[in-house]
Amino acid sequence: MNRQTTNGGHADGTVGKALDVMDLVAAKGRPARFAELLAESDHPKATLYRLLQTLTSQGMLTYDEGRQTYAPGLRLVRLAHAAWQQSSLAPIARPLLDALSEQVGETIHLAQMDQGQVLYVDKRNARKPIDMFSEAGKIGPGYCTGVGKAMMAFLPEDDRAKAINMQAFFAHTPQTLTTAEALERELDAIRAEGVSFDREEHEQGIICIAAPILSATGRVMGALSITTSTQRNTLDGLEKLRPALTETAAKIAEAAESWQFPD
Amino acid sequence: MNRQTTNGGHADGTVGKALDVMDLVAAKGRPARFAELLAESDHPKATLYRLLQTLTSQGMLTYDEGRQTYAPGLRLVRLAHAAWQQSSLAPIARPLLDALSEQVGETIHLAQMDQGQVLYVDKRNARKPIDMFSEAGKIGPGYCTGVGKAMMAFLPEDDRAKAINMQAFFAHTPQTLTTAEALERELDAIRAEGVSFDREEHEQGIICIAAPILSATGRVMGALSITTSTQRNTLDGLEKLRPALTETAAKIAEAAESWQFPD
DNA sequence: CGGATTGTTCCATATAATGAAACCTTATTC
DNA sequence: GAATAAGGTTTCATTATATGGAACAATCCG
Repeated sequence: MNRQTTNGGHADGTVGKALDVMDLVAAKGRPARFAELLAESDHPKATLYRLLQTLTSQGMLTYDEGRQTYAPGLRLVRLAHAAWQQSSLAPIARPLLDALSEQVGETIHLAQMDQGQVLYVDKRNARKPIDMFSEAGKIGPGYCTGVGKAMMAFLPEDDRAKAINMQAFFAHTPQTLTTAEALERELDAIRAEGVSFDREEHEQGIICIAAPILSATGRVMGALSITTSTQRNTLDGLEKLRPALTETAAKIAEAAESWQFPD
Repeated sequence: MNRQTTNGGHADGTVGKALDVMDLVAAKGRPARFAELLAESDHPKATLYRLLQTLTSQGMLTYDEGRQTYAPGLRLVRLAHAAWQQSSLAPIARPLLDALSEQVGETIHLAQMDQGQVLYVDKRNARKPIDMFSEAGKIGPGYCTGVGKAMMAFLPEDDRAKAINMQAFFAHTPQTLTTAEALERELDAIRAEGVSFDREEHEQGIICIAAPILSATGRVMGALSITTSTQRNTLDGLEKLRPALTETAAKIAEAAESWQFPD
């Protein structure tokens, strides 16, 4: 049996455990001490200790002798550069995002799906352009973001069911869809409509329109969104940007397929 | 025995081997087939196969069923975001880079040292961008870049010796320093001078001025450079930007120390 | 100075990785 | 279209590696 979904809870082998530890350290968001990590992992002391040593010796973590803390290492940044270039739409979409940004003057997100979550791989700010890893690499929920819903809507039935199952359905705002049923209905509508809207479902005052990026055969490659605030614009206003959005999404799909991204 | 330098040739444990495979895939720069990877790794078929399976199942690699190729996975991008935020100077230096960029209008690089190589962690483009390699996450040689020399010059003696040992001394241009002796002399001069210059040593027509970013106790945290082309400017012209450069470098050091980065 | 708390090392045992070879499966050739 | 080759996957006895309970240091704390 071939396991192709990324692993959610339990790890296979030593490598899996080591990567879990990586996640643990990364999730802390700040340098973490041994004891802290020990408390959150279910590994015995000695095991975690040696895992940390190995990762540190490999440059995946950095150990701060002074404060006795572990943090993600720079080797990751190197590796991620390759990942970003090769398995994300970002480098291909770059000039197209620039053009769209120029045209609409609002914040733009390019996202892909990773384990039921939204992974942002590129972004343009309303005002000035930003740089790679500052925003790229961030993750977000699938069920209450424009890009998340746009991608889920066009997933094959079983993948969609799996993705829906992974959602937390936490009510970020009063508008958040908080049940699988509500989400499913919404996804049906999105599939009929071709684009999705975020109606302040994730953050109060933030709205967006998003479109999936689909391969010629209909496979979901990613999603593209234009985001704004209720102070600057309205849902109707966003609707007007729809042609620019879907056109760019189509262009990205085309560009991606001509270079790689098969089926 | 504790191996603390990141791995150059041989790995410790299974995790090390797995990470070697990651490097291998990342280094290819494009989706790679099993056989290709097999040829370059010294693992037996079955071993490499299972290593790849594990990494894929962990989301560190993505496997393209259609083309039967492996590429770095998106989980890396997620992890790298954490690494970039926590163990790089970039997020701290961000506003300062913006200001410097505004002021000098040339390309700016922020780099750190990783295994004797230069790792670029942030960048600002010149107002009129010139075509040249570099993005965050990219790596470069230490011995023939402004930032590389600036950092090496201020390393403690033994670390410096180690770093010099790791250099390839490939002659990218006629100006490249191609011996350890020449480099050492250059580093002495840089230490006396406080800043380094790249005199078209890495790429014909590209010059830069760079300054180290030093902690209060003199530890090398990174380096900052202003890059231009011989068409746009001269070494003398760059010399004039020196105050702005060193001042920004100092500010970054200060900002970094007040938040973390110990000794 | 006792008594915690936190971090590191040992070592017999359990577990997981190994790799040679067999076995599929898909291209290629005649 | 059968034969052959190349690429990819699985098996299984063997071996190397990771494991974790417990002992040991080191550091902190009142």
